[in-house]
Amino acid sequence: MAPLPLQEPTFLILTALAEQPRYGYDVIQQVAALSGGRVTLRAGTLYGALDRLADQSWIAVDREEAVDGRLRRYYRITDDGAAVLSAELGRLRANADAAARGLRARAAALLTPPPAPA
Amino acid sequence: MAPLPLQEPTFLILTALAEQPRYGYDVIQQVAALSGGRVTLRAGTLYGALDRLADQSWIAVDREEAVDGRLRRYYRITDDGAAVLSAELGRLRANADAAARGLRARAAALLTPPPAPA
DNA sequence: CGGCATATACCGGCCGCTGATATATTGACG
DNA sequence: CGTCAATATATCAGCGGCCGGTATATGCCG
Repeated sequence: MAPLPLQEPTFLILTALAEQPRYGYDVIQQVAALSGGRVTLRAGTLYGALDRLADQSWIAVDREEAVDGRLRRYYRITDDGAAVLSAELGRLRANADAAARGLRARAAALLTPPPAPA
Repeated sequence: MAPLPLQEPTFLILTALAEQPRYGYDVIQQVAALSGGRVTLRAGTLYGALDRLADQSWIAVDREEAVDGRLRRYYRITDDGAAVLSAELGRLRANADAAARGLRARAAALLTPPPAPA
């Protein structure tokens, strides 16, 4: 049941739901907030992802509320979902560290070595 | 020129090339090393990505060597590529931090609050 | 001399994301 | 009181990157 690694939209949806149960439209706004406005979830992405994540039992419907005649379907993250998110978190940090090392090596190589730089 | 965010294979290819110029087959092995053996690049993924990255001028052909009758085509990362990788590094760290906050909030919520947990 | 590692290359298919469109209700503004 | 934006969920065609498989060629080892 493992299409890891997660892509960014899915990752941020899980992150938004980790903090607390939320309904779809709220997830969109929370993801925008989490990402400093960089990521604006499309409706198609969101509801497709919610269905998929629910099928995988990484999230589950928490409850449904009707507010002012509008339905709000709340989802919560499951233990499985939290475990996946935690694993993904480790993967992101490992990749970030690897890239940082690579870029540092490049910076060093540009300063010191060969014929031209001076 | 911006299909950001990068997916993991592309990200790790750029990372491998940031450290030093490498040829395709060497990239596969370096990516395996960088990821602790977790990521095994497929030939189709690698050469497709190299072509795509070269088209975007994020990498460039460095030189070609024939060793024992086998061609080795070396690629190096460009300044543009390094800038993209650096930006991606920041994105990964930001997302990792966001997920860590979310998971921490969940852990706290599971310990303290409502009816059942005790 | 058969098999494995090296080295590059191509292609069908899958799957998640994009962008668009649809529907329904409520609140704000003129 | 009419109109538009925001709220809230839903569906779908298309795209693009990755996977898995296959192909080709050479060198090394047993």
